[in-house]
Amino acid sequence: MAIEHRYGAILEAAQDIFAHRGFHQASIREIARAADLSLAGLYHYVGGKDELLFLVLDQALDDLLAALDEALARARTPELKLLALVQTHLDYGFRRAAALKVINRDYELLQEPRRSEIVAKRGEYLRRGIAILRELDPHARSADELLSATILLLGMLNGIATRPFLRSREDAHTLAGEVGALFLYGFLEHSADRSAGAAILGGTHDA
Amino acid sequence: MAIEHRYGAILEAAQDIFAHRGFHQASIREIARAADLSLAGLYHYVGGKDELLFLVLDQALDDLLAALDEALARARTPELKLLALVQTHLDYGFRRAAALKVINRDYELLQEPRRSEIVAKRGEYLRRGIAILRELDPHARSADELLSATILLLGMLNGIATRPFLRSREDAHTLAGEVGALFLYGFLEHSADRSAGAAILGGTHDA
DNA sequence: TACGGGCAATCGAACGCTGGTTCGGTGGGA
DNA sequence: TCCCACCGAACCAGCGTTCGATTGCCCGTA
Repeated sequence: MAIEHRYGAILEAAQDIFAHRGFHQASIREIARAADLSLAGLYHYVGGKDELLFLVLDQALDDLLAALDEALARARTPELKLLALVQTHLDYGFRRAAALKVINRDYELLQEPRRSEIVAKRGEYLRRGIAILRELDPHARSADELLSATILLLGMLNGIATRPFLRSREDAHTLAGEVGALFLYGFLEHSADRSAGAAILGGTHDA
Repeated sequence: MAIEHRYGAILEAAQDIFAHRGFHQASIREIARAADLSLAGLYHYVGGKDELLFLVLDQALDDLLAALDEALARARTPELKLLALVQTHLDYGFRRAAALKVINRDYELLQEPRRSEIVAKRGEYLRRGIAILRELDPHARSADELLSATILLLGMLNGIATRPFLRSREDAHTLAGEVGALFLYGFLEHSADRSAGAAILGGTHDA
């Protein structure tokens, strides 16, 4: 119990300081101080800085995936699944802004083989998104197109979730509805009549 | 001429190394080596690491803004302006992936007052996006809503531009059409009948 | 119950290294 | 002669990491 409390405090401190300072500017000394431990005391619990980053990322991604799966289990239509993804992501971005920041910015800095492990976990999340869009897609799109659409969606979500834009959970909830609707319309319409896009945006090639 | 050549080489080297390693892991020694200069020689041209990052960011943002303004000047309808933004951004992301990475990830690490100056320049870019969406908006939306829609759009663009997804300029060009259409439909439809979003996504609150 | 050995938790202090930065030069063109 | 571009070498601070202790609690044994 006590040691798990310590462990949790360490991970929490590391997450915050990684998020605020960035991985390389964050110092182990500062993390130890924030976790109420001496420098050497911290090393009793974790093997090093790289492992610390891994632990933070691993737990953060597990939490995100768990939240998504829970929300997905309650959603019965493809549309509701999309909304569940959007809501979960935005809610997570509000509740755990620091974790999301580390997930999106610092995961690249891990050393192998830990890096691959985290990349795989991120891939799992992406795959959830692709599956939702595939279900939703009125005209069967290619895997490549579904992938890029998913990346678009996640880019949108990270864009707002990263900024200090979500002032309350209610904010996140309403915004999720708007984001979901915007993407949904674009995705469905674009699919239903792809040439219409070219029509509106006709004079593409400069005169 | 010779000194400007040196200066350009330094900025180019710094940009690449910042992009690949991240600001804090990039060493001045490595940048000097890449620019064919000794460590002390580099300091003859720039005042320090922070200033180097500032110079890279400042030039990269100037280039991006200039490219956008040029494309905007050729676009006559609001729809074409949107497409111009999308195309410019994606094209820039392909041509200057390193610069875009630094812009999106490392600008926060600048010290004041340089940070504020770069933030202002980024704000200028954002403002261009807001202006385009306002022109495009069939029903007048609030400033807040236009801002968040713009952030959504830019998030999408950075999402794809950051990944190794753009394999050629043609790729970027076609993808721009699809992204533009997707966003445009979502934005217009969502605006035209906002309650329809709630209709499709009706059973939001868990049963 | 008293004792003692061992182990987990924790620490102060140091080590080696790398980073950004500075200093005192040197050579060559005007 | 002077100045500008440029360099080698050093300085110092901060980093991640390790080492050798010290403490206090648990547990088997007498």
